[in-house]
Amino acid sequence: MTASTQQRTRHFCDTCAIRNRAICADLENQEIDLLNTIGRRRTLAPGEQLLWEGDEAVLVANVIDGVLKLSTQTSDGREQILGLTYPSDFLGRPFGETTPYGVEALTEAQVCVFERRDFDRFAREHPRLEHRLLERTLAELDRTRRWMLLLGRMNAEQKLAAFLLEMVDRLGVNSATDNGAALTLPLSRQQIADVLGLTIETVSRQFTRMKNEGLIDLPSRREVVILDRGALEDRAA
Amino acid sequence: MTASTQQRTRHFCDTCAIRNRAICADLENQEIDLLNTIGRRRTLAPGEQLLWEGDEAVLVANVIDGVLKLSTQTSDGREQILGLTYPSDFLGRPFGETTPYGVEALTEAQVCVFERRDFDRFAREHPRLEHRLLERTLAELDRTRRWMLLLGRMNAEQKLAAFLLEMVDRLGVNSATDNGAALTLPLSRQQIADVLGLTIETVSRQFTRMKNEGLIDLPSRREVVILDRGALEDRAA
DNA sequence: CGTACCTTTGATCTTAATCAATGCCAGTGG
DNA sequence: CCACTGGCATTGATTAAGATCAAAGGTACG
Repeated sequence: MTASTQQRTRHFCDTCAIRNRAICADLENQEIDLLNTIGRRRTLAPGEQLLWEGDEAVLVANVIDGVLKLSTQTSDGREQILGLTYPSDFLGRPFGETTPYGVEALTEAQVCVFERRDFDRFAREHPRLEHRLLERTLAELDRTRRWMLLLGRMNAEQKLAAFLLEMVDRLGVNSATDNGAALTLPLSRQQIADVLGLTIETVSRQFTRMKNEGLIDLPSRREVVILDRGALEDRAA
Repeated sequence: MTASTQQRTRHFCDTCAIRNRAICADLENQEIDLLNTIGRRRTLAPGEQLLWEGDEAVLVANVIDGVLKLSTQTSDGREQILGLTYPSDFLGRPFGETTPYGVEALTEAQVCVFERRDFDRFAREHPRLEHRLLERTLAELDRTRRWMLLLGRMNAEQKLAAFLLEMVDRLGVNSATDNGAALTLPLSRQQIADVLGLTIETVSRQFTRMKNEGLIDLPSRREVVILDRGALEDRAA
């Protein structure tokens, strides 16, 4: 909304926090200018939905700031979160007819959105961009497959430990990879359960157990302090 | 091995069964000739391994014939199958340092292999190929995410029903999408368990139950006849 | 034939789901 | 300022699904 006035500003991307990490990183200034003309910024409030599962795939986007979830539902309405996206990640289904999952902002988020058709055309004309997108998609596929191991073969404790470690890494918490790192979870207990394929009660019990065992501290519902990363890594097996 | 003599045959790809479906489909004859010089065919026996998890990523391949499994292991040695590949699928990790999963032939299989570095270079110089690879990778990511829902939220019956339906579709069984379709499973009970995140006993019990309920018939260990596809679809929910 | 492996079947146990309260805040309005 | 409300989260009791342990059947192959 605030972005609409800037839509054609020449140096729109110059101030972009993810300019050098997103799929647009390798583009020449001239190409960036062109990309500017088809993209626009959009701010999302927590809980706001960007894409709906099964809809025609009209939009794709780069995540500039915030965390969003990709999710799908079972026929009886339970949810499975398929992935989380963080700044510099790419979102949506280029070269596809329908959106394969819903996308919802978990925190306040800023995205750089494109009409899918515009983006598809631009990508086909700019192999450097398409290459970056390919690299990203391959990496995402690897990550997703590793997550399958978690869902298929790990117990509740291993799942939660792995989740917390992934959170620490992805949210880039300070505390120099060491103990004492404090993170603010962008997810509710229910959403964590939906990521891990568990119920909310099981997640809650595991949190309490880890706290009692001194692995973590829970100053508030949304905050976690990592007290013993090594032990957590052992639990994640 | 038998292929080595043909390595530089000009029309190597012309007789390729997947020439029009694999990532090489859009290439010009001239480009195909070039691709020929860096690729070679290889035949794999059932159980033979092509890539090892964690190894340096040296090879990528197109599947020409047969079924292969991609798998990873937990620290305590249990296996999780991450996916199955069928003719025209692409295999391996281009643009990556290490192979993220093991690859093993389930049936006798024929693949068209490339040194990863050769392939990477060729791909970067041929955007059409890279585009096909991107489309394939995006589709594979969608499929993998759908599988996550299965692993995270479905019970044993739903998992096996979905597995059988996927098998019918992917193996392209005759019987015109209808009942009576007979398929030969390329997987043992244990391997099916490893795909679905179950134990062999649970898989066996579900097979027996479906047979008793008249959904399927089991003429032999590796054969399944779909007697009531509709009911199976209901179970897969 | 006999052996070895895979599969099936049965009995029991464990884990996480389900069912059911209760507790804890944050925000609202009296 | 405090009591009320409603939405999460925690905790407890019970149940159910699938894992595990154990044994016996089949089938394939030498």
